[in-house]
Amino acid sequence: MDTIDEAIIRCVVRDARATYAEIGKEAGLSPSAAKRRLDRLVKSGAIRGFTAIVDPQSLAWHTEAYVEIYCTGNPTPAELLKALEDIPEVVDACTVSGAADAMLHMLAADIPHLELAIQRVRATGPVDRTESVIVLSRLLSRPRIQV
Amino acid sequence: MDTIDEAIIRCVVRDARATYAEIGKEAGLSPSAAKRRLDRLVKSGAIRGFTAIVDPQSLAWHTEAYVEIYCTGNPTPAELLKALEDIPEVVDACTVSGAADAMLHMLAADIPHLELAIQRVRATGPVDRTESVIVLSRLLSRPRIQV
DNA sequence: ATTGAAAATCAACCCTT
DNA sequence: AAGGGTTGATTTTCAAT
Repeated sequence: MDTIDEAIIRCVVRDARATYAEIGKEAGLSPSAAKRRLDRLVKSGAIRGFTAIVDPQSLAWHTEAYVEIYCTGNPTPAELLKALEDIPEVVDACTVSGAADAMLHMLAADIPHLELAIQRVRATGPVDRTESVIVLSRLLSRPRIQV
Repeated sequence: MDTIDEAIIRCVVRDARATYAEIGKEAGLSPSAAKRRLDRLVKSGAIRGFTAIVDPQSLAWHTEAYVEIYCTGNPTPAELLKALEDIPEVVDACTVSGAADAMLHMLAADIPHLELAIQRVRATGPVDRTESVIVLSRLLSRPRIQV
């Protein structure tokens, strides 16, 4: 993780669909070298993936919930991730301390949609039961990826 | 915005670097038609952009917690906001249903820093007590534009 | 970093509704 | 008009060097 990697990350955070030529230009590398670096950053886990930023307004997803999930057995984080990554309503997921196994932040169009999405979560692999808290109003939200 | 657009969004949320052939396969379109649709979604603002998901561990502040706060009396959302906006460790805050008055998402450098920040939360205005859940590992995080 | 074959992009075009 | 398919020149990817 040096200044070149930082340049690559900055570029790809700004536009995940940038070509290797563009990334390389930003980092002072040839396209091939840029690809090797980026592949390495993904493989090492420094970059977890690439995603689209969807406008919640146009999807009209303004119902939020925090959902604690309790699992049967001892699922590994990898198993949990595999079960959750295909549910687009899950915008954040992490394993936590305490009684619950994981905490999810979910985003849905409305309460029926949220209920459906939570049912999908409950239906996946190791999930036993869930405990949800519905968001009534957002007080503040700070951007937290500064590159 | 129809079922085809939704399929495209689902695909590109999962992997922003997917090729048009992959996107089209998922949406039942030819690569060219997939490109036209995706370009339209970007142009219309439904998709704000594409970004890389950077591992929070590589960021300076990598200790996270979800904190439920319970208040004395009936504080208004505005009062809660006023009390919390000066604590930079609070990256998300919202009022919620259930026993708690609000749910905070907090980000700190380490456990001692987090403890200090939670103490500051507890010390502010209407806050009576807190109930914290420490994040052990992040499973996934989808960037989203907040409203 | 360069090379070159394979793949993807993208605009122009045509077809259907 | 609006939207999907097809074509082909250009650009990008990617493994070998």
